[in-house]
Amino acid sequence: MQTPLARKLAHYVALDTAELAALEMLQRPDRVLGPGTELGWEGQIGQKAFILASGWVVSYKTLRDGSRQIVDFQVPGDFIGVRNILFRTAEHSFETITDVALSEVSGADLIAVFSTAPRLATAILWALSCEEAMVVEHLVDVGRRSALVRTAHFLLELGARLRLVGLASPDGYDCPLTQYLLADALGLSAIHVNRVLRRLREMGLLTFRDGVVRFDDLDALVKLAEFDMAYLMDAGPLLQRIPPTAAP
Amino acid sequence: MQTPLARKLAHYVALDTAELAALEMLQRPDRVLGPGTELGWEGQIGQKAFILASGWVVSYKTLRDGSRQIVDFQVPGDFIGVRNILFRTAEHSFETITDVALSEVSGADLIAVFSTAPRLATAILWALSCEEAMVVEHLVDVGRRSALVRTAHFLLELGARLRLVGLASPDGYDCPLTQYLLADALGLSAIHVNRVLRRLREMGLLTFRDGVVRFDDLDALVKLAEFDMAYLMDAGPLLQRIPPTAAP
DNA sequence: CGTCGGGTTGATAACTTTCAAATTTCGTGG
DNA sequence: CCACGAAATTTGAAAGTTATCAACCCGACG
Repeated sequence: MQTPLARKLAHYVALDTAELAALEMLQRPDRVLGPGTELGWEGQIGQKAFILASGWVVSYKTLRDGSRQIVDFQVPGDFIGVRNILFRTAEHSFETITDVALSEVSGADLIAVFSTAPRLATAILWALSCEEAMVVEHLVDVGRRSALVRTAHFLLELGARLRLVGLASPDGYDCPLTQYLLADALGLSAIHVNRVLRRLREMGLLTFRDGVVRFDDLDALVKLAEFDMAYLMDAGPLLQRIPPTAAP
Repeated sequence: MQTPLARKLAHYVALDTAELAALEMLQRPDRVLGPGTELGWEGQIGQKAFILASGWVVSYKTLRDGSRQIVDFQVPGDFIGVRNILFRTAEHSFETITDVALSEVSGADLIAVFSTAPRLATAILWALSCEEAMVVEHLVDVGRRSALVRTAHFLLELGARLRLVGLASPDGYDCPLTQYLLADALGLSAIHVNRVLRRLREMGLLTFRDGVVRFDDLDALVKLAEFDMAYLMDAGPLLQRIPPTAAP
């Protein structure tokens, strides 16, 4: 039985037994949390990093007026707060959405992986890099796409991420997000999200109900959203370009 | 005479002579380009990275319908495309806005710095990390702030970045951006940007004219934009937390 | 001159939010 | 099993924000 992270990395590089073992070591879930738990907050120093084994987490920034912008959702196989253990940047806050299981990862753990399994380390960096590329795509979503296209694009992207870890099919996926969460991610009001979802449903494109996203017409949806998952699915050629010596 | 990058890094850590020399080596401007030059484009592999010595560069993504979202502006002292030499992520495009001078940096150069001047390397990583944190702040801007606050916040942020490299004062700075560029960065129409700028001017907060941003009432502006430059100015305590051995 | 890129303004249309309220869902305790 | 309350969803109407369209102005430049 593969873990989500192993499954994701397998898309980028074929790991050998030793690497798989090292990976296994990193992600023994050692913590289980209920929904609505804070994992850290802006400005905190020396936080821990985590690998999410199951469940969903949201990372966001809160504004003074109480509104918030969701930067990203983390799904199984994603890292949480890796940046925080390396640098003190004003990071966002993290909060669990569902029940989650995660494993804590220290800086020492990461460094150990870098020295013992450089190929694995590179694959991890690549996955991290993808997660950051998604923030850019998210910015494009919010800045330049209509509410309808934006919502479609976002839900497609989530689907693509979940497929990487085996939690979605071309037909759809389980999605524990409320319309409020979706609204804060998309920069819309929850009420408008509701209308947009209704429109997508009436257009026969997708149905989001009872915690399930179902793609009713995937092709039309991809076309509407001009969705291109290349930046997620590309086989990372990095391993040919960064020899192991680059990460001693 | 300090280079912009040296000036910026000096905010984070006091570099010794050897480190300064290594830094100097990295940024011999070896290329001068006129405005409107493309530096790379989405999906390209194995691109070069650059350090910007003078002038402004824009990084953006283009949508099918021709509209675009500007992800960030690069100002002197910033890196361009570092991610690209390490990973093949679907990156954005880069284009010069003004005349620019830049130095090409290869992966080998970077790796060399990491082995010979780890403290410098860490400072560089920290600066890079800040640049990425700014994308997140940008997302918050576009997603959850009104056009007025968003514009004010963005121009303040640019000012803060420029002050780090000695190109701005508390009074204002030279800014070669057109209202169209600003619009594509802020997710607004150029026409609306014009109106917003007029309003900011009429409110006595800031004047953006003839390529100059002047802060007419910095305190009020900071308050309006709920601007917090902590994530830019914080003395990075990272050097105490990441011993040189972490970057061999 | 005449054109072109940038800036400015007004009028109108479109999109999105806000406010208010009804409806449904769901966990919990009676 | 049902009742209850909190949370989530849904809908309508009105208000507000921003985009679009259509001009016009201005300075740089050939």
